[in-house]
Amino acid sequence: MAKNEDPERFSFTGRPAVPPAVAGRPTITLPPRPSMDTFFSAGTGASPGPLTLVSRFFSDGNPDSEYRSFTQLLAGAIASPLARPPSFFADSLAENFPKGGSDKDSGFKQSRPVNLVVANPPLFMVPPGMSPSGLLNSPGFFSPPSPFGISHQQALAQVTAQAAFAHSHLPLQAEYHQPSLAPASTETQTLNTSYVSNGASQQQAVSSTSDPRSSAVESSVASHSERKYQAPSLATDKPAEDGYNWRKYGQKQVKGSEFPRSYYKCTHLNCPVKKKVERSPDGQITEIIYKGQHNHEKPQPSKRAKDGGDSNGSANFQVKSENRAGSLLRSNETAPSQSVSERDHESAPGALVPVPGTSDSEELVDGEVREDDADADEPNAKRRQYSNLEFEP
DNA sequence: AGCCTTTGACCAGCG
DNA sequence: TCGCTGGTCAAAGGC
Ligand SMILES: [Zn+2]
Repeated sequence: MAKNEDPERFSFTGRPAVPPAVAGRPTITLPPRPSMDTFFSAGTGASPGPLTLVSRFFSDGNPDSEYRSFTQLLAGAIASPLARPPSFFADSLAENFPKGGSDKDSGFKQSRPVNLVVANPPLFMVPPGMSPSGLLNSPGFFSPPSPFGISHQQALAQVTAQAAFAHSHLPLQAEYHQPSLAPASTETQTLNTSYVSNGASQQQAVSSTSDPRSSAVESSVASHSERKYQAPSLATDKPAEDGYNWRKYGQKQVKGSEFPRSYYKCTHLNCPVKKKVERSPDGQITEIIYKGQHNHEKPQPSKRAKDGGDSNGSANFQVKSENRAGSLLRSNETAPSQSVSERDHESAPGALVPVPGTSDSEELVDGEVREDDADADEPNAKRRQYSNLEFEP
């Protein structure tokens, strides 16, 4: 409700005057690879964002060298929340939950650079012995007992879901950014961790410096599964389907990445979930960011068989979730993960928190997953559904 | 008939 | 204070 009241908007609302002729382009036409320029130039002051880079690499089609490098890098940098005192987090979370300062934007921005910058002072270190799979599998990671676990859970779930729905075999990297803020319901937990590893590497966690509210944790798991990428089965604008219904409400090109970013909203009545999807010109999804959790279950897999054909789709994209406070949880997973067996693969990125494990997810590819949690749980929502879906304070 | 996509503009946050 | 960027709105059009 914050922005509904714009008198101006109303008046000019009608963008009737805009002739399509001028706008000739149906979609944003981005050069196939201007990225270099952008990438380099952006260096000043603002950082383009590591993620972007990654995406770019993917899209370039040369995942091999660059991608790998990047991945490794990512893998190298991870954050583990566990190290931090749980109480601290919880407190911060609870208290800050309602806060309104910089949340989304900052969170996003910050997270990006952080990831990239491996050099950042790692707040947490993860023991070398841990492996990504183990982490994921670890009860702490997903388990209910830990408050934070939920977030992780979500993240994982998301990743899984993504992978599943995407059915892609491409190399994915999953990133989870988990900030300290958690939804009211979940809170209190300890963080558990994050880590990453590419097989053998471990990771360290990076937390935001001293901001209690912005402590972000990120875990990334790199994987090495690079199979073949196939042409994008989804030629349309629609992002991969995760089983939920989405409505696109905007598209923009962000500075860091060259691909246009599309904004989608869950069409469910009160569902606050949104997602941002970046797709390369080819139609491949390079990045997906989920925000919030679904208040409902998946509509209904009427056509569950969809996987039959598109299972080959490529999924080399990154899925991420963002937390309301701007915290991000990122994790990179790879693999086949059978490990995630406990969570239902159905839960997509913003799925309901309490999800009983159903079975394992199909196969995870590595992808970056980010979760943006925005409002999380509001008991009653006043959100309408169409125009005012906003759930901002 | 309804829903979704497209698309330019507005808006808020941040530097 | 201004400018930049990302995010969102809502009319129009398409399916
Ligand atoms: Zn939903």
